[in-house]
Amino acid sequence: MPPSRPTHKPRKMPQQRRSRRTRERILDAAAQVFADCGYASGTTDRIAAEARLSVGSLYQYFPNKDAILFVLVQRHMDHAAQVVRQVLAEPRPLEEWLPALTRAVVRLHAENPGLHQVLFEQAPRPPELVLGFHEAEAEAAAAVAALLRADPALKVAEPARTARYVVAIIESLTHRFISHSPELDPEELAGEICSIVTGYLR
Amino acid sequence: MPPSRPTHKPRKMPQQRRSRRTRERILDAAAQVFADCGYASGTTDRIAAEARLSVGSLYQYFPNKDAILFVLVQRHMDHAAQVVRQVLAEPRPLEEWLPALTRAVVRLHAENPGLHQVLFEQAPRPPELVLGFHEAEAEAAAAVAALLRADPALKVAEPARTARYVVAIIESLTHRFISHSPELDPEELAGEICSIVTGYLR
DNA sequence: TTAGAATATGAGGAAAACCTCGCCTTTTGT
DNA sequence: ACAAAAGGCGAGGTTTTCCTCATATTCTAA
Repeated sequence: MPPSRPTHKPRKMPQQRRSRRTRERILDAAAQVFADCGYASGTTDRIAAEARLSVGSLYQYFPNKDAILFVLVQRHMDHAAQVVRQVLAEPRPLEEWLPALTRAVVRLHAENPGLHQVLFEQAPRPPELVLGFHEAEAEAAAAVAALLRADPALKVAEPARTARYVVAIIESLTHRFISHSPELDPEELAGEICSIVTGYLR
Repeated sequence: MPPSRPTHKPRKMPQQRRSRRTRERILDAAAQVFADCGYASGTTDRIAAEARLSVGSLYQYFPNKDAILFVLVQRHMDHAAQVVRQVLAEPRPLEEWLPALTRAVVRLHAENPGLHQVLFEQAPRPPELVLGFHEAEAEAAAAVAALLRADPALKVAEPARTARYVVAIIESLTHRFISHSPELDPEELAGEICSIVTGYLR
């Protein structure tokens, strides 16, 4: 009587090698399609076509369209967090870590501007992701604050607060120029951001 | 024989006072609905309901959904351009025009953060609007460049380039904090942006 | 080799959004 | 007061997108 809820397959993790690749193909295709068409027009049919798959297969691995995007965002954030963590790991003077950090962030975004715009502007932002984003940012800010405190050449009154702004400057200027002025040379952008932050810290 | 193309009414400008108000009601309702639901979920039906109108009436004044948003964006840009123009009109020392400019921009955005996010992130951006946006920005940058040149206390090597970054800093930091950290006090934000720019210009 | 599990297929159902069109109501000008 | 123009209405046609499910193919392991 209660046929319970088949609703939809629980979308197991793939078990054979074939399907692990299929999952990757879907994610790659989605990244491509979202970058080209934006989120709203990046339909699941289009993604499946780009991945040379049928829609049905796509839904074996993702319960819905948002889930695909969710994984893409998570991936990017994990990657970025890892890169930033590495750059800020050990104590170094400002002249070293600031350019390194800025260049890393700019490069991270310059790789695929179209996708980034979709990922962080057009996409629906479930609270879970917003949380993750804030955490990642807080972690970066904490690392920067530590570097500010460790550098005897700097006399920053409120390292925690200042660090938050440093992170915000790098992140938001990068985002803005990559999105709105893709013709700009990434290296020049990174250089200019460095002077801005340096000026701010003196 | 040729019923030609009624396609749809040419959407004349309203002629009676009643309909001028109707048009306004639609725009106000759209602003509200877009701010609440985002662009994709801000359906024309919802907008009409919010405006206490039927969808049919809505389509008397706007040929489609995008057109409504287009007008909202134009309005905001016109308003912003006017405010900025006024702030930067006559030559003043940095300590005067920079806080004035920053506060004006921050306030402009703090008024209705939700709507702004939709207007400038989620919405489709027809090239026409992007053009307008770049022009407005170029105008602001030119005005700032003039002020940088006029101030004898400043020795900016490349006023034109620097001015573009000044505008970018103000715009993008404002955007970022208003969108991602609505709890932040707008005045504090304005103050911090001023120190950043000031540091950059020394 | 072969049974059964895993994976892939794609036509089409369901839901949602856009927009139209014929008709009714209000306003205007004479 | 009345005809004509302007404005308003809203059920429903059309299109688009998401997602399912019955069936087919491929793989694994005994």
